[in-house]
Amino acid sequence: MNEKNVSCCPVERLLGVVSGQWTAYLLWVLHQNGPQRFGALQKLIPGISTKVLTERLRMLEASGLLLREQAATIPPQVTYSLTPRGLELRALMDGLGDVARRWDAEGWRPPVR
Amino acid sequence: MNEKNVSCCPVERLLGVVSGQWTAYLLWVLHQNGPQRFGALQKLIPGISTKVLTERLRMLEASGLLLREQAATIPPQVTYSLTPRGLELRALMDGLGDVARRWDAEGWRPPVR
DNA sequence: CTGGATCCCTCAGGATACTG
DNA sequence: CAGTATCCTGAGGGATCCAG
Repeated sequence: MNEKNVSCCPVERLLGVVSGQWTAYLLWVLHQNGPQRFGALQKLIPGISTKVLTERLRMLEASGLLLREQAATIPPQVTYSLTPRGLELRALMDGLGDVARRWDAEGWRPPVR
Repeated sequence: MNEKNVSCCPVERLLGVVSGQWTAYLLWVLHQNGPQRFGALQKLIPGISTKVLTERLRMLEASGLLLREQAATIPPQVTYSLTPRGLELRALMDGLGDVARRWDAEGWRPPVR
């Protein structure tokens, strides 16, 4: 979040990992659709660049939320899945989806900046 | 989140509002401490600049999550509180805090980028 | 297919000074 | 007290090309 994720506050630390662009959405997609391959994620997240997708996956892997499994085949088969720790976000993700859909149904729209 | 918050996906739309730097933390602070004045928020969120705090408050107000009340006194008294819609995030905020504290107690630390 | 490597560029966000 | 008004920087992110 702020400086180098060396915040003293647990909430800030967690948010620091999850609040990058696409990050929360990426996690949400994985919660909704289960383990996915790189290409599949690109299709599930229209508009994300390979660079950013790679960065996010690496960072979430380093955070212990994501598992990267590479099959030694040609062409390579790489699958990303949530670790047990990643799965602990399940309730949060569900809650997020619930609120989002409810507000959407109520006609709520964010400001147009 | 991505372009101009004109995403088709409800989840993306909600995240677009909440995912700016400090934003989620600001909401969390308001949930934890109740209505606060500008100066109090600055103290509760060490490191945030007046500019960014102002921006976030304005954007959340425009989103209907926050209420801004100004007393016509001198010096001015401005209080920010969560609207009913903002309060609907309560469960999410609590869940966030729970996970953050638990992981923290487990010794979890984000990667040092 | 799954990325790594580059280049480029915008703009979010920080710092500072000033005002009603 | 509660903000505006500027200026400026850097890093986040897009596009493209290349490689194992």
